[in-house]
Amino acid sequence: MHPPMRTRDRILDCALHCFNARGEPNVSTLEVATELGISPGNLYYHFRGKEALVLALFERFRHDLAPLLEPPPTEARLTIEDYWLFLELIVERLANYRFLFQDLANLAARMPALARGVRAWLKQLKRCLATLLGQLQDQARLHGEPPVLAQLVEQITLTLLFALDYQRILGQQGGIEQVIYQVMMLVTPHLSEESQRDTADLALRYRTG
Amino acid sequence: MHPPMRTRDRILDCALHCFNARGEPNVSTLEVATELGISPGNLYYHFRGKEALVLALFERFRHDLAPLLEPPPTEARLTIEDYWLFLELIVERLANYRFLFQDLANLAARMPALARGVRAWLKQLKRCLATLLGQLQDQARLHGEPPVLAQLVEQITLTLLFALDYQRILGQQGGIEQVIYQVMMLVTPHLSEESQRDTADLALRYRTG
DNA sequence: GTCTATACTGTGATAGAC
DNA sequence: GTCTATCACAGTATAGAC
Repeated sequence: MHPPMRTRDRILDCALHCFNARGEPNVSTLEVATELGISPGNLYYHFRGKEALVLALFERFRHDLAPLLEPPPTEARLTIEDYWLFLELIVERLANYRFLFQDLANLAARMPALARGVRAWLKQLKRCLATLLGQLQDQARLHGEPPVLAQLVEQITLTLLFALDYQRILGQQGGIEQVIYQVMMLVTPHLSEESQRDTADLALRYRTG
Repeated sequence: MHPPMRTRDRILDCALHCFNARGEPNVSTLEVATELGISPGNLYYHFRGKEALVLALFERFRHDLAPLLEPPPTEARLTIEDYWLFLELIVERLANYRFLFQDLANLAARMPALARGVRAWLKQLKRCLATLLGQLQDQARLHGEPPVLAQLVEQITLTLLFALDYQRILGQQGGIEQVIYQVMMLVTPHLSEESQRDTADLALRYRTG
């Protein structure tokens, strides 16, 4: 399908790898080019600047994640485990682009276009989370007043965005399992007793810290 | 006491202001110097490089916050409101140095000394939070298994570190009240019914979002 | 302690040949 | 599409006068 992988994509892959490993501000376009074995000028042919590169990676991130956030809420009754597996899929993709969230505020300050994109995406993510919680609530597996659940959505979002960053600062590198566990502990107090028990069993599997 | 305020301190104040406003990576030492009306060379006499400047600000931050984290746990029975006011004092000081937490991972990656300092400080903060929760638990105003409370400490710490950053990304600038409210909502599910009611009343005062 | 002037470096960006 | 060569610049750092 792609025997001579397009240079453009190779640049994106390499840049993503470098950014995730060492942080976007600590990686220059020149380093990406030499790491790939191409010339800086060549890189600039494909992306006219570092910002364009970051923006393209963000678009690819949104594209990778879109199918998880957009599908119409399923009608079938899912097990609690299904919900947690679904969350794991999301966190996995977030982790693939973790450099984006490592200094999001600074990136957004430099690039208004990115800031707008991130806000739009966050809105989408929160709507998705709210839908999932709403399903559980309809099935009496989750309880809480609307403002409490709205705040829960905010808290989960914050955790998804920054938990990996937090781990790195602590020098733990606990991985995505730790993030899932953290979100579980956020949701648990609001679950029905039966769902709490099911989740507690699963939590043992994820808990690393 | 300090009629001609020491240049060194003026540099620190100005740098802190600039960093908080526009983000540390987006502010050069030259900008700080010109903003102050001093020469770049003069700045380098006091701090030999940007890293030394950041490190000095971090030390000042720890010094400002130390009295809040170190005092021996009080014996007197405090009201729930006292605990929340205490938290507000902490968040206030965090907000004064918010640039530190805006790209902490990148700063720590560049400066191992800072990374060590941050980890030591985080350990101290967590111990303080654990002590406070322990007091409430001893008085039967808070319930939860040890691992659950340990995870709660982690979650509060994460929230304190990143909530302001999160607000900025959303373009809300909700201020520190919003952070207090978020932490309240984290703790509430584990409080006794009476403390829950007291906190709910206070929450109305803090809630902005 | 504070200043001016200057050198050095890494990086972003462009022009033009192949 | 890919390369080499080169420019322009910002930020860091130093030397030396006052």
